Amino acid sequence: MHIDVNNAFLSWSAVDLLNQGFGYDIRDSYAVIGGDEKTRRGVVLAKSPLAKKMGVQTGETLYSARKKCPALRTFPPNYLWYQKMSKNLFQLLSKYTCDIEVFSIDECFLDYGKVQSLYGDSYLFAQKIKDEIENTLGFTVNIGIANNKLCAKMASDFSKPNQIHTLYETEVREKMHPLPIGDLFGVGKKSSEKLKKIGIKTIGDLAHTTPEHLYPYFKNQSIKLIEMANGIDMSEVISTKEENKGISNSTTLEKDVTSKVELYQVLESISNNVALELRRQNKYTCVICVQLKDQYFRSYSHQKKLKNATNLTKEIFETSKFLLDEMWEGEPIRLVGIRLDHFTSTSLHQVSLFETVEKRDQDVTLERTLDSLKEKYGHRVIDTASLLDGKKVGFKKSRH
DNA sequence: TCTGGGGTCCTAGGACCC
DNA sequence: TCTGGGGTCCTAGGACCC
Repeated sequence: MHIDVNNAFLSWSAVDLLNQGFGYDIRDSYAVIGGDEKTRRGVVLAKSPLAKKMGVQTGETLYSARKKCPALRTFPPNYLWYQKMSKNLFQLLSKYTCDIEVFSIDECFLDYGKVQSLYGDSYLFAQKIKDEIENTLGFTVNIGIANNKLCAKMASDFSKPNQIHTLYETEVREKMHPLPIGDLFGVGKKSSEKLKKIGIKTIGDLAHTTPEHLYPYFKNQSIKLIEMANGIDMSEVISTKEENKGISNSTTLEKDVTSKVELYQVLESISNNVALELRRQNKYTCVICVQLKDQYFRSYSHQKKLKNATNLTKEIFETSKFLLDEMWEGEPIRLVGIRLDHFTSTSLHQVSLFETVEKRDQDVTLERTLDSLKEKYGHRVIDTASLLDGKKVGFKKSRH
């Protein structure tokens, strides 16, 4: 089964607002959850069914959404609340089985095969948990039932909200093959354009084509694509949540920046964020990647593999300054980000010729002390003096 | 007041090695 | 009697997802 919250951010904000005595349910109005336009984050994060009916799409600018739907009201996101609702949902489901794979903040897969003998017919079970979620948590979900994850995921998307759909092997031809090619999970804008060009317009068209036909355009992905179109997927429901492969933090600046001093300040603040999260996970990183977006939305990045894994803000900051210097040519910058990759659980530090063991130990102790101060008194309690001028960036999430 | 942020996976080219 | 082949690692970028 694939369980998917309907219009998650909007539904969850609706629950939050109703709890606070807000006058009406925003799910039944022309409403979206949207970022702050003043800080250039003005995009649609979630939309109500009525807003959708007016053509409003997730990811588009609020400016454009209002043009389509003048009655639109926008509400700010409340990520802490969303995390709480997400946790509540997964806890409710965990009562029935531990075979749950959390796929995103508002989606999961549940391996019903292993507990079917306990709870009986899958459709009736889906109805039961769907109602329980609505009655106890106050929002609706869609549930897809199938013999594999791909088909369950496709099924939960069929018609919304508050629906249960099945997509067994015998139903793939009838329920999935007529859909436009872009509806297939994993086929985005670029791939569906390429496929349409070679005459493949529906999922059924893809299901009945040959690997040879696709190969010039999709190379080694060809067979996988055809399998997916035929509803074939052998992947397992993995409940033992794997560790993160990477940590990233990026921020869109309030104004395009051309000053190196300012970019350094932003980098330092972001280094703080990612390093703090890295240490929280007891990890060390081997790869640091700095990502920029210029005024024309051109994105580019440079990365560096470290000789020694690290979790020190100072070292991450130093490397990210090096990477910025390497790629930045003075163009106005809209977004700055850092991504950490390739983690290890030990640092195995090889002290360089110009650094003493004592000096590095001091750095480690210093950062550990800063962490515990922040843990105890909050993130704003202490920072490097160079950040006092600059505005605090990023860091919205708190996983504590 | 125009265009978010956090992820995963894949590819292709160059360096380097045997 | 011009210039292999296979492999790994590193880097940059792209596609796609929520």
